[in-house]
Amino acid sequence: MLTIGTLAKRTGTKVQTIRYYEQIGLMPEPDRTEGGQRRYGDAELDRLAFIRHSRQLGFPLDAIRELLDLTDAPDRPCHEADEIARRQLKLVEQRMERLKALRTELKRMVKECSGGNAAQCRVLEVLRDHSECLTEHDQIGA
Amino acid sequence: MLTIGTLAKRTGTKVQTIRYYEQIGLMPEPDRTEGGQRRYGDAELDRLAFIRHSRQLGFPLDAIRELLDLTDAPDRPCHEADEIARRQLKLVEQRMERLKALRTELKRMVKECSGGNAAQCRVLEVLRDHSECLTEHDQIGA
DNA sequence: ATACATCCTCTAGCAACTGGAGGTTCAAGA
DNA sequence: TCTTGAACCTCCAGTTGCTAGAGGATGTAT
Repeated sequence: MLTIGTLAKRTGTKVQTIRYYEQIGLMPEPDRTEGGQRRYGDAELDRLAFIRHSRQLGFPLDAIRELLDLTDAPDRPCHEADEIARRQLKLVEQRMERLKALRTELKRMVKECSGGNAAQCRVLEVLRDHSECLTEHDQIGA
Repeated sequence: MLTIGTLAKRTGTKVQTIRYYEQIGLMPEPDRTEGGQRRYGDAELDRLAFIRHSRQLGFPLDAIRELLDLTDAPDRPCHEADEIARRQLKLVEQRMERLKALRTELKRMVKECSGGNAAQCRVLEVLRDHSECLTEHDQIGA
């Protein structure tokens, strides 16, 4: 049986995060010692590893919840998982597009800065005036 | 003089967001009508446009605060603004690298899915077992 | 004079954690 | 067996950058 600290180390998670996952129902309530401390088995280790890996791939917790439901029901058709992964892929691709535009703009700003003082700073000027931008970058969220 | 709603429309900001910026000291406290409604002038319009444009380029509010300080003090040397922009550029480039790795992994997952049921789903399998991943993707934050 | 869009303040919520206070439990060494 | 001290417990608040809603006041046009 693993303590929460050991589980944390093994999965590269913070202890508080594990408790948080329990609180929101993503991790089950584990066994406890007489004194009330959590003790975990291998099933929980696997589950947490799955969650963390999915998080590393950028899946939101809601999506991970759905994926976990699927692993718990091996008979259900796979296309749901496929769907979720495709959705995530699309999101990643959108974000990349957006970041590409930002990078272009930022590079240009930095390159044009000739090191005077704030009054004639190109960086500040570009920020002041959107029309100086060559690319579109209209969303704000990440 | 502009109402908050007009200011919002002109800058593509929500009304609440403007009030929020005021609350955190990013926007100044504007004049008020006798009845207590906010009225804005052109300086505030410019300032908000600056903020919004910076947000579109991904600058966090803290960085924007520094940039605004610089525009308010035109004598200060420009390299601070340059620094901030370079920092932001670096961040964007890091994120792009990370997303590239994620995209690779997700593409592979989706491609290998042959459409059976959950038990033999490649998507779920890859998520279960990190060692199936070819690329590094070890940070979690966006 | 009245309608009604817009404004006001205040509070709470989102995602996904993270940190700390203040107190208990567990395991190892003397 | 006792004692130390690391690791555990619960609960609450904070992070970032907004967004939504309740419940009520104001401003403007007819």
